[in-house]
Parts: sequence; structure tokens; C-alpha cells
Amino acid sequence: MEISFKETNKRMARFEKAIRQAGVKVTIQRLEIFRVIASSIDHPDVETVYERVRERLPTVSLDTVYRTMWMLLDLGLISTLGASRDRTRFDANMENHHHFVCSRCGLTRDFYSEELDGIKIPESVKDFGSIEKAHLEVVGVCKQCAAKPNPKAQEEDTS
Amino acid sequence: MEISFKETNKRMARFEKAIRQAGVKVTIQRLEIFRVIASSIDHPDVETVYERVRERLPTVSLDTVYRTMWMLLDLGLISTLGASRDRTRFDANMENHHHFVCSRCGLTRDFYSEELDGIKIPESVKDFGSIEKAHLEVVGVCKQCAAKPNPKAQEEDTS
DNA sequence: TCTTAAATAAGAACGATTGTCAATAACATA
DNA sequence: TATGTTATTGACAATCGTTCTTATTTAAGA
Repeated sequence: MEISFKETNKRMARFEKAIRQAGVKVTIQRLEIFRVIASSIDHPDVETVYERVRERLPTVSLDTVYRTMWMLLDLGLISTLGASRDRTRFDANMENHHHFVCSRCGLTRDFYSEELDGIKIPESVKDFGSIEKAHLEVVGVCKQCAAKPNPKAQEEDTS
Repeated sequence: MEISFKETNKRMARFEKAIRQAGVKVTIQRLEIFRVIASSIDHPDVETVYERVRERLPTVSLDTVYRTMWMLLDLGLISTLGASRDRTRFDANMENHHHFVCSRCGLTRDFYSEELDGIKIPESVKDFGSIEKAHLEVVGVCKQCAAKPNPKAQEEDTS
């Protein structure tokens, strides 16, 4: 919701192109599911997407939404907030720090930078609410994963 | 693992102080669980913490680890990577952007800043692996939550 | 040491996610 | 446009992570 028609259409066009290129079938379910996520400003979870899709497609199943979301992720058409499919992970480092996260295996390491700690946050962000803290999330591929051949085997090594 | 004794001890001291201040009991389980997370460099999940605690305390139960982790979070002694207790959430915005996240309800909004897009990442980060992208995660309290009285009722409004 | 409330362990229960499979629909081809 | 092939769907069972319940144990103050 609340994404402009223009932007939504741009995303839909990208979707149709990517999905055909990938050789997977274009179904009503997939179109509607992508339309929902592409027009959402609020980064919904699967259940929320499901509810929104049902408004137009009452017979859709929750499974299909799950399957489609992961497919969209694999195709690089959407991303997840935080680590996908991952469990909650904890951090006892209460100093100011930043994270490097491996997009393949989820390995996460802290790093420090006084320069980054002093980052200027745009004034407009205060329209959303008060600001407590900020940290940079750097996403990449860790050395271990880079050394592995298999580029699509994103399991294991969650250390 | 791999956190220096000095730093671990510093964290343990902070833990003992905070836990007594909070008026909760100091149990062996809690000490060992905190010791594990305080000495871990790798941001483990609950299951991993559980396994490490069992090396020293074989009878500890998984529930206790769960309960203790949430307690530590409530006491502000640890934090979670990404949104805690939350389901996976999706983002169809593939442009360069940054996030504002409400620490109470999980509300997440995008914002843009060319200045931030050009951020310099310390060279040392490359020791972890290759860098694909980076974004700033700003944590605060959204206006809706700020308007509510209850400061500890962190549910609802996950829109 | 004794008392009491809080914390624990164990196992049941719950909720989110995934797997299985028969029925259906997309798409290539005729 | 009709048909065959194969991926996809929906229903429901199964799985896995997390939480709840309860009887038992333990920390901490009297």
C-alpha cells in the first residue's frame, strides 16, 4: 500500500521480465502476490501478504504465498529485512559497532569505526519517530563461502 | 568464543550488577548462559547458546535458555540482530535505501540519502569477505508508540 | 537454619513453516 | 484452437522453533 502506481508498475514490469527469463510459469497467484509486496510500503510478513492477496484472490493458500516469497527472493526481486529464514540471534556487544553479514551463510562479525559512529542521519527520518541509535549493516560474502564452489547452497556455517 | 578475558569479565561484572539491581535471582544457569553470550564473537542463536551452555551445565533446559535470553534482552544486557521475536519480513524496494525501525512495534520505513549511499566502509571489513552493499539501520521509537503510555507493551502495530 | 517466592526441568502445547500428493492450469506444440 | 506435458496449486499432514504448564528445586532474606 501507498507505493505510487508508477513505481508499482515499474516493479511489475521487472517481475514479468524476470519470471519469464527464469522459465517459471506466470500464474495469477504469483502476479497477485508480487503486486501486493511491490505496492507495500510496510515490509509485510508472509501472513500479512496472504491476507492482502486474499482480498483479490480468496482461494489462495498460505503455502503458495510462502513458496512464492522464497521464489521471489531467489530471483532477487525482493529482499528480507534481517537475515532470512534465520532464527533470532543475539549480541552481547553493547558498544557502538557495526555489522558485516554474509548473505550466503549468515556469518556476522562486528567492526568499529568512529567515523561511521558519527554519521549524519537525514532530518526527515525524525518524521518517523525519535532516533535512539544507528548502525551500518554491510552485506557481502564471507571468505569461507567465497571459497566454496556451489553458489546457490546457502546453508550451514552459521557461526 | 574468542572475546578477551578482560572484555568478558567486564561484561560479567555489568551483568551481575544489572541482575541484582533488577531484583531477579542470580542462578548458575543465568551466569553460565550470560557467560556464553558474553564471550561469543559470533552472535549465536538460542539453540547454539544452549549447546555451549550444556558443555558446562549438562542438565540445563532449552526453555531456561530461551527465558534467560529474553530476560537479558529486557534488561538491556544484550540485543538481537534484526527484529526480535518477529517473523521474516519482505522488501520489494530494490533501490539503494536505508531503514528506520521502531524498537517497540517493529514498524519499518525506508528513507533515502545519497550522502549515506556513498559511505566509506573501513578497509578492515574486507578481511571478513567481499562487500556487496551496505545500508544504515536507524533504530528508534515511532510516533504511534511514543504516543502510547505503556512503555513495556511491545506488541501490535507491526505495520 | 527456615521460609517463601522465584526459577528450573520436563514435557505438552502452540504457531510458523515446510513437505506430500492428487488435482489443476500454464504454455509449447500441433 | 485443441492437446499434451509438466510445473504449480490447494489441502492437509508433518516438522521445527518457541512458549506454556506444573511439580520440584533453589536463592536469598529473616
